[in-house]
Amino acid sequence: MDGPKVIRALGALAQEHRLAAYRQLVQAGPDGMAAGALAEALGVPASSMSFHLAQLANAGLVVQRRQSRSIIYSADYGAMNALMSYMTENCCGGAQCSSGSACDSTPTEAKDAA
Amino acid sequence: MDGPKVIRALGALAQEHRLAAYRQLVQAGPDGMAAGALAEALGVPASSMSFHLAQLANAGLVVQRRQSRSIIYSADYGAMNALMSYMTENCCGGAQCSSGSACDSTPTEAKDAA
DNA sequence: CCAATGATTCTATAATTATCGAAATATAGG
DNA sequence: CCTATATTTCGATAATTATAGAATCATTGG
Repeated sequence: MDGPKVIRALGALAQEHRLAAYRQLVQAGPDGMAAGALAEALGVPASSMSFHLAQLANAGLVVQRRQSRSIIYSADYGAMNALMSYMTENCCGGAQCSSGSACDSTPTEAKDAA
Repeated sequence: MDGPKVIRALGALAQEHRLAAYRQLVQAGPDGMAAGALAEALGVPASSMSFHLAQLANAGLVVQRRQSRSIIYSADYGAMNALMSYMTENCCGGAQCSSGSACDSTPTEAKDAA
């Protein structure tokens, strides 16, 4: 995952409704959720939800598929893992690392930058 | 780390100059770097750099200390780990997880939310 | 083909964020 | 005390992002 893409991903998540939407999608799992269901769950107008979902999709964090009239969104775990890898590799910069939680230093490059 | 704080941290990192500054600080380690040195390293005017550093500080990602005339910034690894923990815990939502890289599921709460 | 449903795109507007020169503030040294 | 250095704050402006109603597009069922 390269710089610009990381910035887009971080920016996509750095917004109340989008972070909430993403969390909702993670919770929903592979089945995903329809745009309308998300809008209702978050209490956001459909057009606004669409705007936010487009940003998440543009950042590659979610994928969409049409199912009849609905468009189903689901979280792309690969993209999130790539983002986490980038952060992990760049939050300790070769130096020591606080060991406990995140920052477990995956070698150098994520194998899959979606 | 709570929602609003996560959003501020993500937003702080979701910008070219700030991500670059943070990376630079991580690389610099505990010694940190002076504001002016960062500005020069990134090729950004001092006042702009100050603006960005203020955002990183507001998000708790960096700390500052005065050393004579200079103000030295350094990365706060605790905050980054808290952010990573939040993401880790919320990118797999109790469901299964792709195992390999990030997402190694630290129990439930980070002990230190700076 | 027509009406109904689900979603996006358009459009306008508001709000936030970024940029950067100039002025102000703090520290050090002579 | 005065000057130089390091940084921040101010102020004005540009650019980006968010909001939401209205219009449009796609799909389904009768």
